[in-house]
Amino acid sequence: MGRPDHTRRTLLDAAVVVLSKESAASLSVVAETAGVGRTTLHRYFPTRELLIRALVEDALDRVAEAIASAHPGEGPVIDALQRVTDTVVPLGPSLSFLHAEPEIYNARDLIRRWYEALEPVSDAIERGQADGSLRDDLPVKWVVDAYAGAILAAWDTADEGRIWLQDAPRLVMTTIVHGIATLPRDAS
Amino acid sequence: MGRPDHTRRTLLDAAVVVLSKESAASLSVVAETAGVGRTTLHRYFPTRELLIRALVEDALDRVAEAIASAHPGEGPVIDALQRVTDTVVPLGPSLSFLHAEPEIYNARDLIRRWYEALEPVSDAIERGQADGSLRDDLPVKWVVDAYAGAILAAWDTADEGRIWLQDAPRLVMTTIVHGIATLPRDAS
DNA sequence: CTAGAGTGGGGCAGTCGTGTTCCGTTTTGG
DNA sequence: CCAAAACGGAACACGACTGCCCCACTCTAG
Repeated sequence: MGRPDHTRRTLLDAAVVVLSKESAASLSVVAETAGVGRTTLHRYFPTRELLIRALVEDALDRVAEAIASAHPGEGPVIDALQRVTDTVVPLGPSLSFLHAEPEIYNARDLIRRWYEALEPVSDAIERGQADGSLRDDLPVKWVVDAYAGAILAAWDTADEGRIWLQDAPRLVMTTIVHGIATLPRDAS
Repeated sequence: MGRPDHTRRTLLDAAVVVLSKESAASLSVVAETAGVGRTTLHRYFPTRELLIRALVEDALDRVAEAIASAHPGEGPVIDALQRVTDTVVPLGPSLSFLHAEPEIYNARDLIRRWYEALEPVSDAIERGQADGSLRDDLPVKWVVDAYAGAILAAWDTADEGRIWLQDAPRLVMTTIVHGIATLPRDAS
């Protein structure tokens, strides 16, 4: 088992599982869940804070990479969003801790990185508003957050068994793009 | 200052403020923020868990009452949702901890009460799908969660200063009802 | 096969939060 | 004005978690 990166990955994965459902869980539990000694955990992540940071950064990297691989800057905006949704949603409910983990809010740089990761999405939405495919009476920042919120909601809802994760991409896109009403109507 | 309910309210309010930005904050901090001795805090909430419970139940009560006061069962569904949004959103970002607080997920009854509070909204959506004002190709459970997620997103976004809370109701309704696209389009 | 990296367990000191008790002080309400 | 309620400060024991250290064990690469 002398595989450094393998052990590191195992630890991060275990940490996600444990901390997402009990953010105050002890490091002993994390190590135990990873099937690793607490000593080893400390070897990779000297302090709890460093573990959390590594965890969040890893998650952010995954999201950023997924978004990038969907090429949100190419083609019709709505198609682009569809691709982003299809690649990001399967990353799974385990990432919902990104939103819940309290330590994050105390680290400005992590919030910044979160929005940096969403930057390509923001650009796409801006492009959509410019070319007329998206309504331009909504602030871009709001649209980005609402979109991210919809994916988050999908993760949580799927996590509680109220929908199937495989249906989530369609539900998210239909809801966020067209809304829940049947016909255009004044909602002022 | 010998006003039991006043002190209790002060403590709950302080707890919301403190715990929403640092869910692991010590009770000393909560008491201090409330301008109250830690002894007094323990007099009202013997254990930390009881404080959290009281906190969540109080928040749930507020939401449930706000929803009820909007009479979601009356009139056109979309108008009803508009009223619910207008009354719930102003409750403020402080309630977003309802979603983040990890202790909640370990208490099944609190999750149940959360969905009980949303029951009237669920009924309204079901009614809307039946009378043709809402599209019926989305599961009611998903629509409820997506709607709640939009409000949550609005709270968070407003909390970070990306939008004004006063604009939130309109943004939420426009987005969730009509979507972000300009024209109906196939998003399969 | 051997050297060395990787691992695991045990233990230990230090810190922090909690829950409780006791008692003096302040405020309220009759 | 006085009794009762409420409050606050201090101190205490207890437990949990953390970070660290040492040493023996085990795989693996060369």
